[in-house]
Amino acid sequence: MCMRDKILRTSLTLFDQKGYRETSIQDIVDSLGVTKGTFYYYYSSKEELLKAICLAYIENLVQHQEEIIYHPTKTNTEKLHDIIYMLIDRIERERNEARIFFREIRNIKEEHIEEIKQMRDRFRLNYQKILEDGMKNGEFKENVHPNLITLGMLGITNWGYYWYNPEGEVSVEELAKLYLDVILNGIKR
Amino acid sequence: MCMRDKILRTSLTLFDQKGYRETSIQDIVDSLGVTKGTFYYYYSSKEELLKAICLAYIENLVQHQEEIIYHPTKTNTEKLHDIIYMLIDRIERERNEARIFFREIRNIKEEHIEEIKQMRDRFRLNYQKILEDGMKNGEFKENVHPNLITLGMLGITNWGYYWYNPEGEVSVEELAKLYLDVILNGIKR
Amino acid sequence: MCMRDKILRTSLTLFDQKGYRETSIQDIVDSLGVTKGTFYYYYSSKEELLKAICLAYIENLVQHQEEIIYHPTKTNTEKLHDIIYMLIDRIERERNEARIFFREIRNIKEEHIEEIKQMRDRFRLNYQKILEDGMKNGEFKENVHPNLITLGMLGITNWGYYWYNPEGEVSVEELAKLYLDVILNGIKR
Amino acid sequence: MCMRDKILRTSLTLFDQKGYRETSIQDIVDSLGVTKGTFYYYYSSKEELLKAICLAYIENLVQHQEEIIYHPTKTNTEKLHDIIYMLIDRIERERNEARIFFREIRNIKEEHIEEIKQMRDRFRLNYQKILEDGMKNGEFKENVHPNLITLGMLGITNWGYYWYNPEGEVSVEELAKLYLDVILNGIKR
DNA sequence: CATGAATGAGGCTTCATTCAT
DNA sequence: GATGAATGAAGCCTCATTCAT
Repeated sequence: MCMRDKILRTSLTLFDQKGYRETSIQDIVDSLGVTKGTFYYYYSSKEELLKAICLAYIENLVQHQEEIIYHPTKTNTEKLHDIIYMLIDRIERERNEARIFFREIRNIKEEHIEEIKQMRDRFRLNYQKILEDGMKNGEFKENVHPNLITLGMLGITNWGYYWYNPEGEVSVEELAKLYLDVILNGIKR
Repeated sequence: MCMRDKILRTSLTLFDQKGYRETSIQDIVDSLGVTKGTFYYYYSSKEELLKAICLAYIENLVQHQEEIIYHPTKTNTEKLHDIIYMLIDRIERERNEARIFFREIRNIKEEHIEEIKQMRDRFRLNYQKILEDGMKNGEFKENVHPNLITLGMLGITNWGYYWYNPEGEVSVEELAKLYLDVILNGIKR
Repeated sequence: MCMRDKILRTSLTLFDQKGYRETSIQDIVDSLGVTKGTFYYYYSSKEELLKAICLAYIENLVQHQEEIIYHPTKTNTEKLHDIIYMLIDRIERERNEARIFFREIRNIKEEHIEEIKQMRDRFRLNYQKILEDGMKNGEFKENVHPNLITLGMLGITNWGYYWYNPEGEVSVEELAKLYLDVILNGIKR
Repeated sequence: MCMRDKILRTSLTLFDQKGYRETSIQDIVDSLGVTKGTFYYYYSSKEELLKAICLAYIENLVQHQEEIIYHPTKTNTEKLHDIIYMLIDRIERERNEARIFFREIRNIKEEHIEEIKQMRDRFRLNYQKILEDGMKNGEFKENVHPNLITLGMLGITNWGYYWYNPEGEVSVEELAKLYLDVILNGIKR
């Protein structure tokens, strides 16, 4: 693996564990056994590194999402399941990235964040479109606020990044099923 | 209002807008037109101030929650509605506190956080108890994972702190109703 | 003397001897036996200190100049002598400031230099006005380029900051007389 | 043109515009589309480059000057004119070099500057000799301080490097004539 | 000849905190 | 109660230089 990637990988752990602000460049390079100069050879600033992390995360996420939503034959209910599954499943592999994304994105200055925001919106609107399509074709109940439902559903899975432990008792499969069931059928008897 | 409270109020805005780490003691005292010495007369450290904010937030939340759950006659469904309503309603008044609580709590050192964690857990278990009670008495479907459902439901409302704008088109009342409806009945037609 | 002034005085010597860029904040505070924090308590940046030096120099210079030019009865020839004398005389007391002014002014960013540039221009135009007045009233030969003559004359004295040693053989008085004589009468036999 | 010269040419512009200290090796090699290794193949250090610039400037200047002063038939007045003309004329072609020479020479360490200082003195003494010869043969007034007059006259032209714009209204020819006239005849009516 | 990765020292600046008054 | 001068550790970043290839 090249140094630029090594720096990014190491930062993933450090930024998630200690926080972006609380992690110094010195911490990063010490973890790698190199010197500060090396860091700045590959990244022009700490912020650029953060941006690289966030952008990689969200681009990858959207890519996976779009593979799901552009599936030719699946129903919207199935697509919804697949996305929820994907999101939970990725907690295992991308927990660091995701948490950094949610928590540290505010440290990226306005002038550098446009690209990331666009991707984030695209992800949300893709999600919302599944709901809207499902409402139109009768899979889901009609509702005047698909956007609010989308945000609520995102809340369910995003929150998982803060507490879900894939090594615990509940498997990804189970959790995804559980949440899909609640979302589809509710909790009322 | 006394100086200790003034400091806390001002910090609420600053910590939320700029972040805890990004806000200096100087920023805080400048906003109040006092000097640093004053700050340290009322708080022994910046961290103590953060702790005071987080603790006040979570204690207040639990107090409101317990007023709801100890209501003598309401059904669990009604209590659930009331809590969801309360949580969304408080976005309006306690947005700063809430976001600071979620985002900055990690800046409190292990040795000072016990009290806060206990409150947070108490809030979650109170919530969970409503679900369990409702399952027992037949209001809600039986489910082996009331804790996971609780966490999912918390995700819905907690996420709202990041996007919900109480001055926007959708009222607190509407949003609480919408989310309660989804949670109770699901989105499936 | 207050710390802010002490810092400025010390910097005068260091900036002139070693250069602005070559002098570190550490050098300055070490010379004073204080710490870097102290420096930043009094100056918001190294550049602000440089600006303070340059501004004090040029304001003081203009003030002295205007005392000369607004004299009610002196001829323009006399005023010219007085200014040349003043400029050379000040090499003794203000050599550091003057050299810093000439050499380091370029380190002040555009957005902070306006005030200084205005003063510098005022000094030059005041100087030029003596020539113009003297041309009008017959003291000096008419010439279409009083501005170029002004700049040439300024060159003579300003250059002195780089080589003139007031402790040397030639006194301020002598040098001023010599230059005034050359300027008035030329070197031609 | 060879790489060593290309590096020197590029540095001329950069050092003058941004300053020696403010120009990094990276700036230089970026301007040329080469890499740092290349730079260090041709120059052992940044300082060596600066020295090369300064030495080339002053050697060239002395050479031109000596062509003038060793002219077999011209009067000292004519030689003085020629030198002033040359100095102003060179502002057009050698402005960068000249300003770097004046401003940045201090960045050359003591142990490397001897050669340059000798040249600079030779230039000054050559200049002074014209005055002295002219005094002896009656072209110029006798004066006990030909060295001070020399330095004053150098001030006039050297200062021009900071303000004279050859593209402006006044031509090299005009300016040289003007200054020679002031120097020879003075400004007094 | 030329590359480019890596170094390491040093620079400017920030800031929580202390303390004498 | 409150001030404000001073501290000192730490942070981000720059850069001339080296060296294996």
